[in-house]
Amino acid sequence: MSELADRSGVPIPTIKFYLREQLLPRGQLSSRTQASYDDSHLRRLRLVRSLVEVAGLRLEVVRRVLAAVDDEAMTRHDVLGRAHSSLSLSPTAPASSEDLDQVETSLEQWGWKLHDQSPLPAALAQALLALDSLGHPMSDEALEAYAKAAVAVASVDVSQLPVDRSDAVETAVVGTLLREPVLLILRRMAQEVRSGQSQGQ
Amino acid sequence: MSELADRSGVPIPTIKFYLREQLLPRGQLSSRTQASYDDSHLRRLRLVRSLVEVAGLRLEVVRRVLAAVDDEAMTRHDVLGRAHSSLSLSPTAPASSEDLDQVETSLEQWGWKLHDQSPLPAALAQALLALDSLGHPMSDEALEAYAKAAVAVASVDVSQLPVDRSDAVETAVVGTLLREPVLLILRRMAQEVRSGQSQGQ
DNA sequence: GACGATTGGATAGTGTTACTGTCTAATCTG
DNA sequence: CAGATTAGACAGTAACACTATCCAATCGTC
Repeated sequence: MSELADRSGVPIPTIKFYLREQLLPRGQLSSRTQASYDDSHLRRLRLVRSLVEVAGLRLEVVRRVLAAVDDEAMTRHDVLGRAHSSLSLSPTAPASSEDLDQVETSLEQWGWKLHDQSPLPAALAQALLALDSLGHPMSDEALEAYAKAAVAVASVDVSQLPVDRSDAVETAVVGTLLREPVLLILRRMAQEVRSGQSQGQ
Repeated sequence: MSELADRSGVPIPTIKFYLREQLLPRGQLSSRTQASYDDSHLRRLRLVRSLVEVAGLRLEVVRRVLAAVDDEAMTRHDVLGRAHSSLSLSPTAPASSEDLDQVETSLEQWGWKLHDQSPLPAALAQALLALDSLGHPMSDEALEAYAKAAVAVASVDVSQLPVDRSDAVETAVVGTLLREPVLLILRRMAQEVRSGQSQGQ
């Protein structure tokens, strides 16, 4: 255990806490006061820390995402969908059906077909509603430009998935969540660059 | 005050709390127990709620962002930079200079020139480092694809800024922060769509 | 002009999240 | 066999974002 702590840089009490919270599987008990942890534990521990620190997920969300990753019965595609479902902690405020309709119209227009129970359309409706209510609505053109950019990055993400199921699943989850900050930071950088170009008070 | 609470849907104790925390300017005192709040207060209150609920910012970060918005001495471009600086709460772990160098090489390649004290390169280095250390590094090609997509959305963002300074400042901040969820959700949607297309276990 | 409700302001308390510390008995190490 | 380490249970803490209570000073109304 102290080896696991040393190699991961995570303090022992925290590791114990993660074991309690089922974020980390227990090690193989070799006696009542001795368990052995292998590389898979180290790997999982690092994954948990990254999801928390880099992707900013709550532990409860991390637990659900990992459960999807660990579920051998799921295909790559299923895992992606369920990981996405796991990501909304609050039951996603029931956006008015009006906004939701508008979102669904756009999706149809773009030819995007999502899983029926996907929480994403409602989440999108909610995000757009917040913009509307602050007086900064997103035009259809702006939304479409965003959608095109989203397709571009998603193509890269999906095209690089490994063939093996469990590898693919982890890559998909890690890729989806830990590349989010990358995209956001690049966007902010690009804004600064563009804003500098169109300078003038 | 109760009118403000009614119109915004925010409970009175919370409004008082925001006043204490300097997230909301005090109203015009007409007597010792009466202050009047106008539309700017309502607007600001809604902005705070959106930044907290939609963009997921902490109150301390919201306070700093608003301070940048309110600082009349700053140009549109300055505000964007300072808002970005305000966003990192932790002092951004000092990414190894090696990773940082690599990031800066890419930026140069793309012709991106950022403000000297921008926290963004270090943040990017950190995000990439997390991916590396989990065994899922981002290739230069993938990063460039992300950068292109980022430019595309940033162009839309910047091109729509109003001319008036204070309008532009608010639009920039709101647009930067509250459109982030939109972009991320669209990306997840696009992943599901693409992943479904390349289905096959 | 009496009176219940409301206000601004200050202070204290609550619930949640993510740890961190302490304790115990068993076991391992030298 | 002495001292350190461990698994496991349980209690304590720090930060965050509210929420509740209290007070004296109005305000609105009858």
